Amino acid sequence: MGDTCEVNEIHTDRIEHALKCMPPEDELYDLAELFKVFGDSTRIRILFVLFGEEMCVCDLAEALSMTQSAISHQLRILKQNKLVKSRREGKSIFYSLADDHVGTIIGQGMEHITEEA
Amino acid sequence: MGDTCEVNEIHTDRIEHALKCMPPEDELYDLAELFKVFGDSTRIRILFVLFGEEMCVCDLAEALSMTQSAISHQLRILKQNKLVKSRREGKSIFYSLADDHVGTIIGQGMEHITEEA
DNA sequence: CGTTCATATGAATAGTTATTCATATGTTCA
DNA sequence: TGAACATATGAATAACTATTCATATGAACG
Repeated sequence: MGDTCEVNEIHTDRIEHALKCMPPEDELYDLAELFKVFGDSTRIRILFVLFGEEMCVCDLAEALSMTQSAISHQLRILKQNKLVKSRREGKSIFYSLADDHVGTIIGQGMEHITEEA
Repeated sequence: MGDTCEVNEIHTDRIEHALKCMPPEDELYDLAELFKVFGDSTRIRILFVLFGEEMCVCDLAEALSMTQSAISHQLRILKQNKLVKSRREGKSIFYSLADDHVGTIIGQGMEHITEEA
């Protein structure tokens, strides 16, 4: 069919097996969406700061030398994906990491990039 | 100083502490780049297929119902980031996962998205 | 209450990226 | 060597996204 290679039985079996073990389409999509959130250096930096302690928006902005608006937009994305949670205290809103997966995922990523031989 | 909040000593300490514990700028950038690679459903699907067994480009294309060219472009990105490796056998080139981090990272991601209460 | 301050948000823009199409590379086999 | 095949790649386009600017929301406190 067109320009796909005309191969033998073995390959067909492989394809079928692979597809059988594959999660449903919407899970794969959600998974990619999740990693997309980690795939931005501003958000990574926010997560690293929050890794140490909770912090309010304007402090995050100052720590990362960025606009309050930019930080706020990114925090919204992080929150939608349940990577951070927020808590109000007076006029400020403090953000912190939502659970342990954040640390684990970032940790594995760090391992990967630092062990390049 | 513009519209940053004029806060007290405590916050300044937090900012300094956070910045002290932060990896250098280029590592953060590389880390975001790595996650960006996972942040595309086509590449995620490729990785899932390869999780089971090595496979050549045209089989991947057929398995995922995509163009050989599209798959090839994505494989290049995966290879540049050392997530897959390739092996030539005759006219075909077989791709497989490069190391265990791929599985661990994807596994943690799956845990995160499936445990949403 | 109304002002002030911290945060959120909508629209616009600039930069990035996945896919397609056409074509190049490089291997095999007659 | 040359034809056939698998894969790679360059340019172009369309879709997406991070930041900025302006402004809205909403709590605190006089």
